Amino acid sequence: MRKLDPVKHENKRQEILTAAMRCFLRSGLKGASTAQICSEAKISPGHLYHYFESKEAIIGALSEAYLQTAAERFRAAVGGDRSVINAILSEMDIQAKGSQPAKLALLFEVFAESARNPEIAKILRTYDLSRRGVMAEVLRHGQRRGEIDPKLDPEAGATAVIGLVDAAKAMTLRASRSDVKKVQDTFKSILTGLLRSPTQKATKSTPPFRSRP
Amino acid sequence: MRKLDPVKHENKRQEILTAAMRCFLRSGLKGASTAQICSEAKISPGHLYHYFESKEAIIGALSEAYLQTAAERFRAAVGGDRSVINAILSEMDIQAKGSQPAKLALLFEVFAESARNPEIAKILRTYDLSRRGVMAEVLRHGQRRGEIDPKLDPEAGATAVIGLVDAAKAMTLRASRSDVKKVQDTFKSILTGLLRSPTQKATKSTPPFRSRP
Amino acid sequence: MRKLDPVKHENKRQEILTAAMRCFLRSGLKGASTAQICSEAKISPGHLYHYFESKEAIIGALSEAYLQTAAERFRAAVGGDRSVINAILSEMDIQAKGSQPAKLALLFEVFAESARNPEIAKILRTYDLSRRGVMAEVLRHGQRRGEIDPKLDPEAGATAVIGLVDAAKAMTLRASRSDVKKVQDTFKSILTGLLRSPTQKATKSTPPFRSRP
Amino acid sequence: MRKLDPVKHENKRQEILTAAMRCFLRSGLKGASTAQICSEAKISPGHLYHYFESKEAIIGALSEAYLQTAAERFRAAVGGDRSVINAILSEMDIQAKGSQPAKLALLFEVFAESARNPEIAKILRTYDLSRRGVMAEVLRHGQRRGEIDPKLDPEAGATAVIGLVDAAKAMTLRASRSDVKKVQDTFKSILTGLLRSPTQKATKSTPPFRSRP
DNA sequence: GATGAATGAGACTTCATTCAT
DNA sequence: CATGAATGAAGTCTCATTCAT
Repeated sequence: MRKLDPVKHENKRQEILTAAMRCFLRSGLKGASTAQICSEAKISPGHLYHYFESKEAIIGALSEAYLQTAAERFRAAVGGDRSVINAILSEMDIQAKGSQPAKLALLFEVFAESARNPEIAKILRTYDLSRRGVMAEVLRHGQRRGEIDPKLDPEAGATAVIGLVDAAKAMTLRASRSDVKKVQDTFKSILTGLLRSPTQKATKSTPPFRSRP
Repeated sequence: MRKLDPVKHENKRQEILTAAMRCFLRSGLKGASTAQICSEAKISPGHLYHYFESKEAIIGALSEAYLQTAAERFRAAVGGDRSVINAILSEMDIQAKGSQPAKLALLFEVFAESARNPEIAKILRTYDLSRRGVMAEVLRHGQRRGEIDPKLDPEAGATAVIGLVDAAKAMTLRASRSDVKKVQDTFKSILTGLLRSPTQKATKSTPPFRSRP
Repeated sequence: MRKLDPVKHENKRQEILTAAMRCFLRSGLKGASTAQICSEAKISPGHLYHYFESKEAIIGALSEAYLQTAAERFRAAVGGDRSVINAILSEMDIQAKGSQPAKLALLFEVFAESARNPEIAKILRTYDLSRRGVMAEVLRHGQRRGEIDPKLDPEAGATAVIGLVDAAKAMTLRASRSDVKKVQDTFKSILTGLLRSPTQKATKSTPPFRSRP
Repeated sequence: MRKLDPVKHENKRQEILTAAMRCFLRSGLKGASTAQICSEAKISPGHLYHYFESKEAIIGALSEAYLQTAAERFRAAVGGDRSVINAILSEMDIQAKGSQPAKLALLFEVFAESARNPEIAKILRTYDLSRRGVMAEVLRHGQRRGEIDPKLDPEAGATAVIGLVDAAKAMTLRASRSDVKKVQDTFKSILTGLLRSPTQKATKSTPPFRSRP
């Protein structure tokens, strides 16, 4: 007789979150209204507040879910038996290619929000730390397997790699469609150059964007 | 008969813009209200519309002014007789250090806005093209002076450099204060490695974030 | 689960409409503010928009309701067993006598609005067509009963009759109170003369506004 | 040295009035702003108040001018040597054909305004009285010349004629373009029948909108 | 659980008018 | 005479949230 079906409750919560995501993608963080979200989720405006304390709470939950998913995906990607560098490069590909402008815009808005909303700031910080931790771990793993330059400091390297991945992603918003590919190749080359162990560096592939001799 | 004011008008316009900037920094793009802006600029609510057609127009003007200033500063920085690479590195420094979180957050919001507001999108695109053009020109100049690897394709190189500068800047928002310096050094090293001409590469400085031997 | 309210909702809607009508009569179409309407209807300023999309929508609904009522009343009036001509004449009476200046002024404003607002224009056009259709039908009915001149073209006759009714109504706004009765008699005579079948025309009543012999 | 050039002042006043008329026709009475009018008249917003006390005063002046012009035109039209009935019919033609929807809408708005603005009400009343006076005079003139039924009461007849003329004019706003001609013929026939002297009535033209035998 | 009516502050913007220059 | 900066009230509408049912 107590709370009816915690499973159903959680399911509805998820439905609302995905509905909210659609709204946010369409209209932006402030642009999407709770009314919009409710109608997208097919619930009444009052009922929203059974599941979330406020609009902010929805944004928080959504951010957290998104970032967790991203982290898990990355962990899975580098978990396989594949070369570590290739895993990182393919991660960059996925990030850059899967980035519809609307999604990126939303991400930017969340970043901006984090500068004014401590709740969001905390979520982002947590995610960033975990992301860097995972990346450092991955780099260490690669060093043990001889794929990554053993002289590289894993912590600082992780920061650099993540920065590059993010830069590649951000580029897609502003660069013309025709430039995107070139830009991505550029960053992949930089990454490879940064990470590759010296023995591999001997057999250098043609470096990026050199003029043809 | 006298048209007294083209200069006074422009001054007031600028005052309003800086007042608006303060508001936007404090409360965000959508968070700042026209009422706030007017009271900050010490004008009546209606009077704002003598100077700007809409709140959007203010954002547009502000974006344009900011981007123009940035472009001019950069052009000045590389215009001197200094080594081109140093100029670029110092540009990165300025971008990263001058970036208060509030300012960065605002920039993010503007990027996000550009995904939904064609007016803003156009301004950003124009700026981005000019920025890349200037950077490519700078790289060519460096190649003529033997400072930059002559095999580097200036256009693609410019894109890469700008991406790195932006990444360094963006990093400052999320990395803990203590990490920021390390991150910047990382990116500076990458940049240097990317651009330096082979003769200079012979006398290699300590590579970035290598574990100490 | 319960959908309690389709009827309550409609009631509130009607309350708001009558409140709005009072405001419009008092202050005119543009003169009445949504705030005024809300306070007259004893609802909060925002709540209005649960029931109507916009102020325009209120005007539209009000116009439509008014015109529908008028049409139904007229249909009822001529539906009885009374002489058709008498029914039309009494319709003219009702129109002219029931016309408070404020109501007429409002009607004029709606007409004016229709020249600039396609939504209103459509409503008026629909009403006008239906009105003319009904009147033509009535005339045909009268012709079958031998009350109306069989040579009269029902469509064109309807147009003329409606024009006369409207003219009688409009007159009340400008003519001095003492003139109104005279004007109405005038138009009634014209109408009678226009419609009466030849057999009835033989027994002519005193013609309108002839100087006494 | 006193007031500079009263003639120039009057000229500018007229220019402003015609500019205001353009604005009112375009946007309506409340829809047109003083700013719009000033820019159309090419004067500064403040300067408007050298010529008119308020926006209302402009509307008043415009109404008065318009009505005066109309009255004069009509007096001129019936002043010639032409048959009185023809003069009235042609007046009806002119009124109906020259009525662009925008002009009619404006007229309606002025009527509506008169119900709430005593200033305007007074102007309209004055005009209406003069109009009726002129028309009655015309009818008497026609009676002296044997063109108009001598039994017709000139005052009441004038009211009826004006009502018909106005009705014909108003019709043009709502009737479909194809109907307008028919409607006008209808009213002209009614008018003719109403006014024509018995001797002329003997030679009856085919009455209006009779079905063909 | 679920509805949707209700709130009221506040958003952006317009406008007739005044006033210093 | 003429300008246009300035006012401030008011306009329509939106929105996150609450509450009775």
